[in-house]
Amino acid sequence: IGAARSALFNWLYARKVGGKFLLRIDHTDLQRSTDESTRSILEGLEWLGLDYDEEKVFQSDNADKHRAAARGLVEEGKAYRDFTPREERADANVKRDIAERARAHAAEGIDHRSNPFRYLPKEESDARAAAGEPFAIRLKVAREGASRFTDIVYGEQERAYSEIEDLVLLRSDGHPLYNLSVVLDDIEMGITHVIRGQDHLTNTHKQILLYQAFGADVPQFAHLPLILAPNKAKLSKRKHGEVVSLTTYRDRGFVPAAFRNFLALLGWSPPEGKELLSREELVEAFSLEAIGRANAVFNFHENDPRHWTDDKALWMNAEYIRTMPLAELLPMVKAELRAEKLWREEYDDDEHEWFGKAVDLIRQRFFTLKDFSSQGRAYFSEDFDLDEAAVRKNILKTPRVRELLPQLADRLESVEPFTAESVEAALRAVAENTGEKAGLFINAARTMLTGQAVGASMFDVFEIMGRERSVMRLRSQRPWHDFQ
RNA sequence: GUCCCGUUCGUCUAGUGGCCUAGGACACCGCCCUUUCACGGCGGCGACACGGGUUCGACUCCCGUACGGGACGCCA
Repeated sequence: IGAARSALFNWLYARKVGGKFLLRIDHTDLQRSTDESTRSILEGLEWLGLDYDEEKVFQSDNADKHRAAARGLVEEGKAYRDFTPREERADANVKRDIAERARAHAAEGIDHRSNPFRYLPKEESDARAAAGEPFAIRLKVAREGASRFTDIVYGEQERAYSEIEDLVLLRSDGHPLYNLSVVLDDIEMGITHVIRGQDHLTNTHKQILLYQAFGADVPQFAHLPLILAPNKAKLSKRKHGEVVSLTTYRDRGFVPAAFRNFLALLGWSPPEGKELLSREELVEAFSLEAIGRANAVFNFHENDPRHWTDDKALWMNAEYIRTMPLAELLPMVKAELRAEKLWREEYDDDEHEWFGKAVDLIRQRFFTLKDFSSQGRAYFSEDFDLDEAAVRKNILKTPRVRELLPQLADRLESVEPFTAESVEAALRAVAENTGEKAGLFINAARTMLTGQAVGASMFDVFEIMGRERSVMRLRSQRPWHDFQ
């Protein structure tokens, strides 16, 4: 979702200023590049409604050009060959290893810039390369001075060259590395604005060095505050799992507009203070200047079903589900019912009007699209569960209910027309005749018809369920068979 | 270890020296509505990390401290 938020801000900015939003898949490392990850990026963008301009670019397609550019830098004397044998690093604890190495070097007084190959005479370097000795290519970073740029979000940035190690451009196996490839591709694509996570802030200086080495204009940078996990650590798929993956939200019943709206509010706030914003309103209100600088915590509790993801995201999704135009919601409910094998073609045809009314009734208290197939199951199928607690409380607790419900069913057989109003009148009449409270009938009926203790107004439920299903379910013996 | 960034209610945030007895949203609690649960309405709880300056006046400016985060790779 961090990448999704970055994409969203890029898209918003491009649309706001009438620019172009370009998509490039930055996989230079073939081993880690899989169709799976690329597909999830593409699906995620489409789901969020972020359309990109021009054809998407795969960074790995440009590897040859990147290699040539790095070699050109060696020829120009701006980079050099490093014949130090490659040191393999385990990906898992690499961050810790780097810190340890830095600590050790500091303790021993080793300058991280003291690479002997930086000073190797050109002839000797050429000879060793010609002899087939493997080498990496490193950029020659100036010894004196500092790199500077103005970040649109974080302001003036300065970093002494002495802090920057001669970065590797090309691996000894000839593979071009990220910093080199990004800069070259950005130059080629004519990128004017780079909007990305703050984790790239300090490395930006390295990239600027490369723009300068290639004699290219440096783009504008806008770094975004990071989205943190509840424990304040950087979000990671490995550590935090599915809950931080965009596709999870699609698969767990989020409405794209709702999640997009929620994401937009992470690190940015609209000038008017209005938080519920459509795609168009978001574009209209967006500006890079209104982006904050403090990291945001994305609050989730995976083990708590009611708060499995950020409360505000959940609330916003519920808000969209109950207020969005019904015509836009219907296809989403259809997809959900279809996936759960609850969809019937009649809903698109003879029963289309009924389907719309049913969805409109139950959406009022749903949080995700999943609720339509779970809590709402009884509206679309006879194969629904009776909640045990509901049955015990609303039906079994009062033995007389077993005789009362058939009486209500008998009465409903002849109610004409079968509407919420007339059913209410009939139910209250039955309650009066039997000397019981209407609430007893209402709550028992809700459990019989929907399987649950909570839900929509019972009279509306009767009308939506219709006479036949209502009567049949009121006469069901399931509570006594299943729970006694 | 070095460098960089940040710090306003539990969370997302407004606030660019007086409009702030710090506003909104979510969450939570209460009341109303409702013989269910939500929605809605009303109300409540709840924050300027700390210490120094600067100023007639600091949430806002400066310095320091603390805490948190990020980066430092022949990863992206």
